[in-house]
Amino acid sequence: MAKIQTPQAVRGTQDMFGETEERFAHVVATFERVRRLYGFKGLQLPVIEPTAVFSRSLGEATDVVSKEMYSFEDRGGDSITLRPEFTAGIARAYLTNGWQQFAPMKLSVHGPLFRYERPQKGRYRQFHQIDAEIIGAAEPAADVELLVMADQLLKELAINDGVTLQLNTLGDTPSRDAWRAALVGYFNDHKNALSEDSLARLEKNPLRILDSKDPTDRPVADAAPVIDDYLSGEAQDFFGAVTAGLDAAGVAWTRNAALVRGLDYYRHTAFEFVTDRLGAQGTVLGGGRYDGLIENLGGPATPAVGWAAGIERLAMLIEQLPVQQLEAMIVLENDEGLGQAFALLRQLRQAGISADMIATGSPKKRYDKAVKQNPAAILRVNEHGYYGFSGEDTNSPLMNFLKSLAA
RNA sequence: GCGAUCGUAGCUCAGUUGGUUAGAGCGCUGGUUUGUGGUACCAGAGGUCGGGGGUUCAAGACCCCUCGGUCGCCCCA
Repeated sequence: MAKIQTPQAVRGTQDMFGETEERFAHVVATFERVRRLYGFKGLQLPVIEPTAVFSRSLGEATDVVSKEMYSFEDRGGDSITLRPEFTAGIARAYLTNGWQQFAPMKLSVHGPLFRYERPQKGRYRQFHQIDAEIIGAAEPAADVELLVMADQLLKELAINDGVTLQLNTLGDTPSRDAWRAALVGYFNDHKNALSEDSLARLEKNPLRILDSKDPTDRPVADAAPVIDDYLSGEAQDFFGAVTAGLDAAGVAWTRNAALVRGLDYYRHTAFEFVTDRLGAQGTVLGGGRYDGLIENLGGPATPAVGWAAGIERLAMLIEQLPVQQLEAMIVLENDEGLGQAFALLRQLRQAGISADMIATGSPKKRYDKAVKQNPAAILRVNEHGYYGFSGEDTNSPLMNFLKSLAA
């Protein structure tokens, strides 16, 4: 007889329960509330997309596309991919549904994403993000609004302490291309001073050398050509308008000329809210402008900006969770009263009062169990029905309910 | 993909240079005490020591493989 091996969770996935789940839910609830304050519409999108949605938009050479996607052939022979990020799918939905008619659109989504990576602190194979995008708005005001919203969200989650907004511009396409060419030339001239990782980056994603953590790269990277010298007048004005908007809105930021984005579609504004409280994962929330993306997917030239934040990472940073206390716990002292306890329980819940009941186990230990759940009040029920409570006599809905019972 | 480290009851862990029927606390179940919002005491259930292979008279301890967790690198939110 073969022994049954109990199944394990898939590597890098989590079963969230208890405080972990409460933290997660709190992040999502706060995001949903804040995004409504800013007039962002909700979106529900498929978790699976045609593989081309991501390979065309993120860049074939990026790690995400080349080695981290969960891609498979479905029974019809189509190549399907579990979404590794939101932006490309949102752009696809925008095009397939003809949402140009609604532009500019302020959209928000949250949900699971999948990346085949080595799990570590704040990084999972199935992870979750909240995401906000403005599609069809070319003005710097859109960038500013997104950043102001992100700033408020972090403040409402009370995790803004120790989190700073780093801002950069990658310029428009001509600026970016010129800068990139200059960087490649410069790094090629200094190949012998670069780390092995950075030599590989030079081939695949030279901009990434700029934010290399390897100390051997720092002198070369710090002396590299800066984007400012390659910015067109337009790009400069754009960035100036964004920073002026942030200052006017009272959002603190710092310039980080070495800040780049990992995905190919970014232009102009790039930003990250970073912290040192997450181990190796510094970025709490990141995004930027991606004016070229929708065109890459075969649509009309459409400007867009957006950001995303890892829910797990935000959840880890929350220090104080709002307490969720059960309002009423019924202790059934005598099983003869079970029917009356059920009736009371139902009345409480219909009155909008959270309630539960302890009616099993040794009768003498039921109070112990009730106390351990830490309810606001314990209601005593015996064979004669409800006859009293213990807890603070406040002006709560529960107390008013109990008084109406007595009356 | 690379590196480090860990994997013993539901949970947190102890298990001495490999040596008799693998332990504790908490939790759980029951009992006694107490008496009605967190008491104390007693008892019980619960483990093929992540999985597989090997060395040995003897492996939870040593070796190999494998699967996971954690933390870095890389990448990214």
